[in-house]
Amino acid sequence: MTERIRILVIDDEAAIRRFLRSSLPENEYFLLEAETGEAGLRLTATENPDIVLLDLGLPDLDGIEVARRLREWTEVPIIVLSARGRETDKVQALDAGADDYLTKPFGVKELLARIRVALRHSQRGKEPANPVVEADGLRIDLAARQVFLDTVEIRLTPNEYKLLAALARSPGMVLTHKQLLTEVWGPAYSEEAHYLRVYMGQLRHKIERDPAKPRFLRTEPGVGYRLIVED
Amino acid sequence: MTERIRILVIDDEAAIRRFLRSSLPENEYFLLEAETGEAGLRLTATENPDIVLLDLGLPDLDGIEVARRLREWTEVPIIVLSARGRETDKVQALDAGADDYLTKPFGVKELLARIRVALRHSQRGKEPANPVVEADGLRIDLAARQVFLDTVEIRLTPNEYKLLAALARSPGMVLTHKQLLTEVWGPAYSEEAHYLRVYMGQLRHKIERDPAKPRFLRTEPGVGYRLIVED
DNA sequence: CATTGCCATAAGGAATTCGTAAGATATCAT
DNA sequence: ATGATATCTTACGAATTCCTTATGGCAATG
Repeated sequence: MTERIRILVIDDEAAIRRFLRSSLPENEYFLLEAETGEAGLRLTATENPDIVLLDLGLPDLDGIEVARRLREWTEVPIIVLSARGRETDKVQALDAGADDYLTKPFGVKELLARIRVALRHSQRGKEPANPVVEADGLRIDLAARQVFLDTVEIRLTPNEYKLLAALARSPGMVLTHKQLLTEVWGPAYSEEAHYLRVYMGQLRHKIERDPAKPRFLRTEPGVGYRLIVED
Repeated sequence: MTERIRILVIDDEAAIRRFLRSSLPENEYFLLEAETGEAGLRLTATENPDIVLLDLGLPDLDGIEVARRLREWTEVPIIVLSARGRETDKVQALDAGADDYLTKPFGVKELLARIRVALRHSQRGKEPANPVVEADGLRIDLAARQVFLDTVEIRLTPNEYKLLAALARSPGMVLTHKQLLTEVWGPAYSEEAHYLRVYMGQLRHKIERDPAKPRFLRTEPGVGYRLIVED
């Protein structure tokens, strides 16, 4: 069977979370839970869920603010679940980046249908991305999550792979320090530029023939890094 | 101003169509109207609207059927507007391919917000045509952050690149000293015209064939600089 | 012809950014 | 618990980039 859909619910009411846990078919969906906005932001970064269900009345941050902060770096579908039914609330949430808005109480069937819509949307446009980047003996298979140099497989740690994969998704393009850090470590680490130096060094030792004269992983001083695919 | 958004409304009630026509800001949206499902299908094909607003209670076809037939060949966003508020209606419509479902009566502000969401979705996925400025052997790829002269890559420092990119974003136009300084060094440095001379010199050494007789980077005495693209 | 203002170029030290190594801490399976 | 692996942290020399200063050219002006 195919991977289960991972849904993150950000809501402080235990009753709602329990309700969702029992309503969502367990063999199709896997539920992640956060009780606060901060926890929700963190979990989105670390767990990379397929959908976020967001309550507006959170104890720490306002739900609108959570949506806005998510949209600074991710396009994960956000469905707001709120007791507030006022039109201005809906408009604010949708304009802040939410993709849908359901007023409590809502029917489970409708929620599931709207989740399917959101998944359809995030599915779309994903196909054309080429899952294999190849150049000069280096092969990065993004679908299989494997890297080869001259037919021998290179073993990469999770962070090393995420870093290389981020570069490989936009071959030839410069990715800034901030973009890479956000992609690999999450937005909270977007200033820790030295992580990049350490991990770039490790990557170069593994995939470059002469790590001191990198062929693939080029430094763009003061800006970021790029993966070179052409000659 | 940018092209108006084209919205097709498929609804047999003249009252609704009139209501929409008067509610949608006329300078942003252009409204196309169909009274029947068949007419709606035909108009979608011929007019290629940006959004379809679909009523379920049509005289000829059922709205659900219209949504299904549209989805056979187009991904245009479909927002259902219906008096039917039953959950099964919503689920059917959404699963038939609709992207959103609003129960009449609805607020105009909410409809507009949901239209914006739909437009955001259809925007996404289209890769923004990457802006390249090219002239006489010089090529500036603003997306990849790369500069070539006769196919050989020119390496630029962050400030050099920012300066050249600022000029390349308005090819042929004069940018004043103040504009360039603000762009590269920030508004606090808008009087340091001297920086420009130094960096222009460096740029010319890197991208001009004869730095003493600049072909691309022209000085406009007393005013600023411009990037020449034409012959 | 001297002066003034704007521009171009060269050069060197200051400041920032990079690469690398190595040790400390955390995580995980055995 | 133990060892293996991965991540985080720190430190420092090297490399690069930035800023500043100095010098000279050219054109317009009086």
